[in-house]
Amino acid sequence: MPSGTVAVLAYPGMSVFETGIVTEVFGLPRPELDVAWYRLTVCAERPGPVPVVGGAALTTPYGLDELAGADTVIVPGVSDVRADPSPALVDALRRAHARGARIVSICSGAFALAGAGLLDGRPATTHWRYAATLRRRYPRVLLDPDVLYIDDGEIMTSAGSAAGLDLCIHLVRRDHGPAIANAVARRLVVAPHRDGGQAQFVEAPVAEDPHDDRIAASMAWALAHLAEPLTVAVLARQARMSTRSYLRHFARCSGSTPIRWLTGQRVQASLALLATGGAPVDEVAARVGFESPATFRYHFGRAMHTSPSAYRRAFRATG
DNA sequence: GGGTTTTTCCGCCACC
DNA sequence: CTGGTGGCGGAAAAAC
Repeated sequence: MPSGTVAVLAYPGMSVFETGIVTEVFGLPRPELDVAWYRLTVCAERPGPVPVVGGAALTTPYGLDELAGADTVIVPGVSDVRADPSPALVDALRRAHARGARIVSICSGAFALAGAGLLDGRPATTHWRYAATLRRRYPRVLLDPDVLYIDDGEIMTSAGSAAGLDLCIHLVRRDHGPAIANAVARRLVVAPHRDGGQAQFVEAPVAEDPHDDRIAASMAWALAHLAEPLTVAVLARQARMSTRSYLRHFARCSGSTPIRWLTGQRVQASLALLATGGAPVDEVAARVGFESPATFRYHFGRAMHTSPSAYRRAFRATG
């Protein structure tokens, strides 16, 4: 089975979390698995001590030549998404790609790949916070900010830091099959595969405008009465306004509309019930205020890019 | 899944 | 004149 060498890049000023994901999946010995495991090296543009978040330093003897020579090259989040990758890094990434290596990015690492021109005309993703910036700086990238990761063959990109873990396990699955990937996932105590996109992790716009406490109060009241049938007219009465004024105030202080916001809150509330409770999906729908299960499934699907039952399965899965 | 009915939401405007 | 209010009509969206 192919394993080969994995090289992960270390930047000055980075957080060790993403590098930690990579070392956890590819760097730890797996004597319990009967396969030849990967050989991991941490590389830096300048070998030696690399300062990291927290005042510590990570010291490596490996430089970009090692990176360019690996079978799989992993680029974690860059520290500044407005800066261009250095010419030396661009060169190393292009050399690795030209040699046929797999190039993988986590979070804002996609900016380094894009800066090297490796993502031109390709589907790719990054952390949702950086989607607009990436689109602006590299318009030729076919960006999809709604997925956890994208496998485009020899180039793969992943969303926010933890989605890098999903992608690393996906790499193991490609190299060694689902049984081995599930074993690694079980060791790490994570789901072997998560359905759905990163939309599920984008904070809901709960904006409370202190200048309009009537709206804020009505929102709080709505959350406390989520299971009941709520209409704009009812909400407006809570806020002691006409529906017309309520819509206007609501839009100004939340940037959304009452029903859009309410539906989002109901979906949010359903997540906990699906993940930890045992109630059937139809009952969850009713408990969070959807008058029909079909409506619940429709809105859940739009918000989460997966179905309620698949979401629940992903939480229960053990591999 | 498509069609019908109901509700939401927003521009317009007269009115404090 | 500025700034908020709220009824009306109809396109758009949601519910059924």
